[in-house]
Amino acid sequence: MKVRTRLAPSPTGDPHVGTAYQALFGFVWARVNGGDFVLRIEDTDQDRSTDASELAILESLRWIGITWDEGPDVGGPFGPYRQSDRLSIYRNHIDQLIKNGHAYPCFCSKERLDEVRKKLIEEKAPNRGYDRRCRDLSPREAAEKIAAGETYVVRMKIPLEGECVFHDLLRGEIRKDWASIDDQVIMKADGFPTYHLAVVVDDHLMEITHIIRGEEWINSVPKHVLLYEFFGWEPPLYCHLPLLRNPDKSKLSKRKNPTSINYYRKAGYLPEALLNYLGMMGWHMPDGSEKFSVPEMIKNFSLKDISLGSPVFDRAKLRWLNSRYIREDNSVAELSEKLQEWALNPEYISRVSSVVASRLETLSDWGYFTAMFFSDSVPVTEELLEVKDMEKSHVIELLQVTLWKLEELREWNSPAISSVLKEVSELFELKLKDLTSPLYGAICGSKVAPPLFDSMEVLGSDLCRTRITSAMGVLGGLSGKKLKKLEKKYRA
RNA sequence: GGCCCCAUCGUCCAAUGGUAAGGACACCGGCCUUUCACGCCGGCAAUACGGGUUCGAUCCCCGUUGGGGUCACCA
Repeated sequence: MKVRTRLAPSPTGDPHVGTAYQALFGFVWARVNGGDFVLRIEDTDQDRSTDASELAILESLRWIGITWDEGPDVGGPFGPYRQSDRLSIYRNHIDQLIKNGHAYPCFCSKERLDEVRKKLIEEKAPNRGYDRRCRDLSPREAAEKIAAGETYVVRMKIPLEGECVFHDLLRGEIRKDWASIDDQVIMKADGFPTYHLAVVVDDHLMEITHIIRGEEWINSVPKHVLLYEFFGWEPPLYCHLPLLRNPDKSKLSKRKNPTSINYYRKAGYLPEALLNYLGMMGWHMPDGSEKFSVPEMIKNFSLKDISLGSPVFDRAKLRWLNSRYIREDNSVAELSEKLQEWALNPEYISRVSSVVASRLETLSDWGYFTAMFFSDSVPVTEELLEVKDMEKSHVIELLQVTLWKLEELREWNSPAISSVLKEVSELFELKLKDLTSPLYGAICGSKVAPPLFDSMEVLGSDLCRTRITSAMGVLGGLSGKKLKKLEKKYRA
């Protein structure tokens, strides 16, 4: 059987380095076996999925050098490759499960479910999920409710006892009691399938042989193998990769580490270096060499050689590796070409110029005024972040709320940024100036700078957000507790 | 909290049932050099703990501890 692997990102945010990590290993494994690598968009969450995010993910994967044999943009024999274009397929499979008694409609309201959950947590019940109230509704009762127009979801019937045994290529046998799993929703009230149903149906229909993805999915494997069983299908091989981590060992997150592929691009990393770096997370060349290309990786790679300790994403080492690529693989001419691709091109120079033009007394002033547009970080000090009559801790909160509001922005441009900052300053009952002042420090590393909103637009969201995050770090950061409190207060 | 996964220098990655536990990043010295960087030389630094199995365990088993993940009409 032909080896087929897939990457199944959900278009709900910035392209994540963890996605690239899984893509690399999936891609390489397909190539090792002369197989195919498939890209499938998992956009079953109508509220959070956006076209912009899908586009950004495809674009950043292309930038880093991952290619796919089949996908929403290139098509292929197993399409469509976007789950929202496959709804009728899921619907048919869900109907089949209901007909065979493996799934049932559930009419419980969200409010009831919340209550049930709350009660179960209070009781310290081992299973905190759904109490299966609708599981034993007679088909006729259910049909009547549906005919009456009641909204419902569809849940799968998890066995009430026994255990699920499955295999992971890296970890061997894994067991989990069925009693610890509740009746998972497989179709939402909006008629869309949930991830669990869609992933199983698609992986089967697309003839995926190896599921290579993050460790965070291990606990949902039982639901998936049960669905395979319900359908009478052979499950694929599971390979759960270790999770990339922050320096404090928690799962890699944007709050503690830049996670957007686009950040690394804008910060001046070379795609081959980033990809190489991801390749050495959990894997190594037989001779121990640390600098290697994807083709070299393909020549030597086996899934079985992956080590399981979750690696910390170490920016210092990535930087070092990147520096080797710059000086070992590039002539001055090539380097100069890359610099032009990166930022020294007419488009970017002209955008930057538009922001500083009125400030130039000589053309040579340009270099002085624009350094912040060609840097990763800027030199930030506590003094630069000071706001008159405001405590340091309050400034951090101000920056954090600003960051959240900026993250929600769909369009990154000066007017939008401006209105966000106005909104935040009103929220805190401050003059706009009291908010822009620390932001000048955070974004520009100086009190003397071109106009903030325009500068932020030109600089781009990835760099801006990272700079705000690191400015909060300069002020000492926010404890988890305070963060939660703040989140409750200001985050919609 | 229940369940699941994991455990070698601060970090990444090696090693064998018998090693002085090796390399890389970071850090600290030194050399090179008009400076810095690169390069070179050297240094610091790890088998979490407790039981077994064994002539011998970092390696195999069990427990403890620690870390992480997961418990949604999110993926």
